[in-house]
Amino acid sequence: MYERQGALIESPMENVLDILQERGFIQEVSNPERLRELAGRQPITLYWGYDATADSLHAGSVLSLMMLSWFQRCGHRPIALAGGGTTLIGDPSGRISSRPMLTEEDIESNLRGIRPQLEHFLDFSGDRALALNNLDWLKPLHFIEFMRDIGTRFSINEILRLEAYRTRLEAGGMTFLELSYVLIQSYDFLHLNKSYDTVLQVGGSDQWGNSIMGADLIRRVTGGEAFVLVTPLVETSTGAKMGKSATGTVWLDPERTPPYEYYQWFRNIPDADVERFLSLFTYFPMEEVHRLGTAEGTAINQSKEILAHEATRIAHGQEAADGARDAALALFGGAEASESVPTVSIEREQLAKGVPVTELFKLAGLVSSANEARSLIAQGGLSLNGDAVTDARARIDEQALQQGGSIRLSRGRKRHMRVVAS
RNA sequence: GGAGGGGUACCCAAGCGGCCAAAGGGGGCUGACUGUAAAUCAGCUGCGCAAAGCUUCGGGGGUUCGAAUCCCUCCCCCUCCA
Repeated sequence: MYERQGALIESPMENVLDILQERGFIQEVSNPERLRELAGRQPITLYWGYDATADSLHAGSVLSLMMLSWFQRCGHRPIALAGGGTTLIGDPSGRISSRPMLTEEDIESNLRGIRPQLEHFLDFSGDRALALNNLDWLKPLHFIEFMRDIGTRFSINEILRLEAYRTRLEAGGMTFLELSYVLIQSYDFLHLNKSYDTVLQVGGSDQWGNSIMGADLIRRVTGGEAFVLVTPLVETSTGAKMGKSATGTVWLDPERTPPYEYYQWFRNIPDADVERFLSLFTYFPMEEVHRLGTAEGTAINQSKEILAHEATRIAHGQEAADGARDAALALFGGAEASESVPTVSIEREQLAKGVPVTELFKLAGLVSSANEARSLIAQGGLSLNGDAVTDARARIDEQALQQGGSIRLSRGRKRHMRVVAS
C-alpha cells in the first residue's frame, strides 16, 4: 500500500483524515465527523494559504505541505494559495507588531521564488493541485460593494474575541487595515468555495480564528458546508521552534539555506522527537516510524540520520540529500569538508599575507565579532582543521589549506564552514 | 485637544549624578559528560588584531570636572478625560 521512496499512494480505502490523525497533523477540526464522511465519499478540494513576505518558504511551512501532499495522495485536490493580496495588508496573527507592507512587485518576485518549492511536495500536473494567487480576485474588489456584501456579515465583537486579535489589542492595538484582515481571508475562502468548490481550509493553529470565520461566512452566504483543519505548532521537545536554528531561519530555498543545514536541523533533534518527526516529515508507514522512533542508544541516533536524509530528500531531492549526508559523515568523521558544506572564499593574496584567526572566523560567518571569537577561543570552542584554536592572536595563511584546497573551520562540534582560496 | 504614566542590551526588568559596559532573570552560545540526544555542572554573552581606547540606556541639544540618571526639545507607546 505504501511505497517507501515516495511514490504516489492511491488508496481509496483509506481516509485521509485517519492518516492525518494517526500521524499527528491534526490539532483541531471544525466538524470532524462530517468532514471525514465527506472525504471518505468523494474527492474534495481544500486550500492552504501561505504568506508572500519572503522569496522562500521556511521549514515551518513543511508541515502544511506534507499535509497537502497526503490529501493529494488520497485523491483530493489541494490548492496552494499565495497571499499576494493579503500580504499587501499584513496578517496580525501570531504577531506582536504588524508585518511590513510590501509592494506588488516584491510580492510578485517572492512568489516566483516559492513556486518551485511547492513542486517538491505537490504534483501540479493536470488538475491534481492548483497554485492560485488571491491578488487575482482581491484587487478588482470594490470597497462599497465589499462592505455591503461582506462587511455586514461580520461582528466586531466576534472578531475581537479571537485570540490573534486579542493579543494584538493587548500588545498595543492595531490599525483598521489589520482588523480587516479576517474579512479578506474569509472572502478568499468564500471565493474558492464558489469558484473551485473548496470546502476545507487547512493551516497552522494560529489560523484557526481567521479560518473559522471564513467557514462561517460561507455558511451565511451560500448555506453550504465548509470545514477548517489546523495543525499543531511544531516545536522540539526542548522548545525550539520548527525551522529555527542557531544560524537563523531554516529556509526551503537551497540558496538561502544549503540542504546540508536543512539536513543538520533534523539530524540534531532531541531523541524524544524522532518518532513524531518521522511521522510528520516523511512518508514512511507508521510501523516503520514507530520502529525507528522507539529505538534506543546508537539505534535512535541512526534513526535521526534516516529522518534527516528522508526529510531532505523530500524537500531538496535525492542528490542533495545524499550530498548532505555524505558531507556530514565526512565532517563528523574528521575528514576534510566536502563541497556540500557551506563554503566561503577568501582572496588568495589576502590569505598569503596571513589573516588573523578572529578575522577568518568572522569572514566565515561563524562569529559575529572578534570579541566573540576571542571568548570562544578562551573556552576552546573554535577549531581549525579539527584542532582547537588556542591563540587568539594567531594568523592563518595558505599553510592551513588542506589537500583539497580548503580550510575547515568549526564552532563547537556542530557548526562547520569550509573556506577556499580564490 | 487635556491630564497622567512610560520608552534601558535578544526579551523581561533594576538602576535615577561618579563605585555603570550598566544588577537580576529568561534566552542564546561554548566546555565537560555522551550518541551530532536529553538531563546535569561550569564558563561566556557591546565593539576593538584585549593595549590604551571606543560606542551604548528612544532622537537631538544643554547643565556639570563627570549624565542611563538633572534641564530643554522632538518622536513613539499606554491609561483616563473631551
